[in-house]
Amino acid sequence: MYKKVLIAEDFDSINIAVEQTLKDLGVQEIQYAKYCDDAILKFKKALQDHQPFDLLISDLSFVEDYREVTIASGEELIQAIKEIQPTINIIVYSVEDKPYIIKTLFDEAQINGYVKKGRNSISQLKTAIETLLYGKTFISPELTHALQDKTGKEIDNYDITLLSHLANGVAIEEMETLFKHLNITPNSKSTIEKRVAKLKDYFKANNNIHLIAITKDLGII
Amino acid sequence: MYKKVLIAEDFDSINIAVEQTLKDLGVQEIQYAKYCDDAILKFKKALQDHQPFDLLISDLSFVEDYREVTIASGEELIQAIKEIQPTINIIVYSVEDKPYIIKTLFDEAQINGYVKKGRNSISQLKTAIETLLYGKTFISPELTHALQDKTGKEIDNYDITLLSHLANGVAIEEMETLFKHLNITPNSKSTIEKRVAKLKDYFKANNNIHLIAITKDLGII
DNA sequence: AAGTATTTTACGGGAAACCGTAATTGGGAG
DNA sequence: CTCCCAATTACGGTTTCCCGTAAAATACTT
Repeated sequence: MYKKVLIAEDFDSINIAVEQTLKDLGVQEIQYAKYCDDAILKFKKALQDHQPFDLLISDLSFVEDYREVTIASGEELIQAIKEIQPTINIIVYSVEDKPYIIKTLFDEAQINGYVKKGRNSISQLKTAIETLLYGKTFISPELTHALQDKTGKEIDNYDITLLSHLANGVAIEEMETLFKHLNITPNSKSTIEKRVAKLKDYFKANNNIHLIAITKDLGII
Repeated sequence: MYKKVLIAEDFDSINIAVEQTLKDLGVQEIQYAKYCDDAILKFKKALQDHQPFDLLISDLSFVEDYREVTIASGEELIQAIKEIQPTINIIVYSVEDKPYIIKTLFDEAQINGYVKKGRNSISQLKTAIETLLYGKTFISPELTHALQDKTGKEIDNYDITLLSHLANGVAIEEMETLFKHLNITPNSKSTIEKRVAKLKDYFKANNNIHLIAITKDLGII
């Protein structure tokens, strides 16, 4: 069993339950952080003391409050921790169910397990931890389809910037000027229009409004 | 202290933490339901047995799964329970922070307390329960401003239907036909355009796309 | 270096959105 | 019943979006 585990999770109620779960599994040392910044500090400290963590259980979204933070999301936290401790095992424990996001986590951030918060997530979390011990990866059964998602391959950063600006009220007319100003290419009105058309086609949207509604629901923007 | 409390909450991790909290407070009988349908059944049963619940702690959103449900949201559940047991005390425990939604809960559904899930929500939940015992209402400190929200008064159901259809890709052109078909009035293209213009003005949106992005973020649609 | 393919840009016509104004309706007040 | 006010509808002009075609630029091959 893992000896030293950090829980990165803002909600106190969930922290309580996860901590209890780890205790039940026989984890000796359990720490938790309600802010990503605290989590990275604890990781650094543990490395310095030559007593590194051997598992991170992290949420993805952390609500903002009065406190200024440098790391705001679980994605950033995972990346930062991987940099200082590349061999760390990571389980993401989140409500997020957008295929695009989950697939990216496995492909880019190289996480080892994904447990979706839900009606039976605590028992899933236990299974995930045991699966990781055998060197395998885990994903909540209801999300296995997420790994087959192809959105990530088809939609690139350009598309996402474009969609974001659209959602922020930038008209197509203004987009050309804006993109030139931001040094984003291609930036001609024509290409931008074509790209939007491609996205509408891809997401089967009737018009731009519909497109933004869909991509917002999918969590792409 | 309350004697018999029901927790309506789909996430097992949060259920565990809330149950523990209630135990700490000395609540004698604690039951929980992961589906709204189960919650209403338990309430009916308790009434029949002349041992009614005296407090409901409910979430707002319940994720869908394979099971068919008749009551899908916390809002509906609260309304249904109020009908069979109007004097029940209710605390909503949710991540929701949209002023529009919270204000409606206090004004329309007559809830007694609102605790926002967060970094210190368990201690807030304890305070909320104690506050209710003195016959007062409770709201998480970071949300007190929500009760001053005026969106609810300005935006009516007509606006919300209109916005929803827009988000679903219905063009203004088609909206007139659709509204006539659905017996929604007013339904002239002109009035619909005016209403959309009013909404854009109200939400300071540059265009319809922006409007949908904003209202989606606010949780109005 | 020339040829080919792909991407980007330019342009234009038709459709829809946008926005102001004016006509019409319908529900109280007197 | 008539007047008045507000809400709804009708209409027209301007702008923006939408979408196709064609030209230009860039990348890729041989």
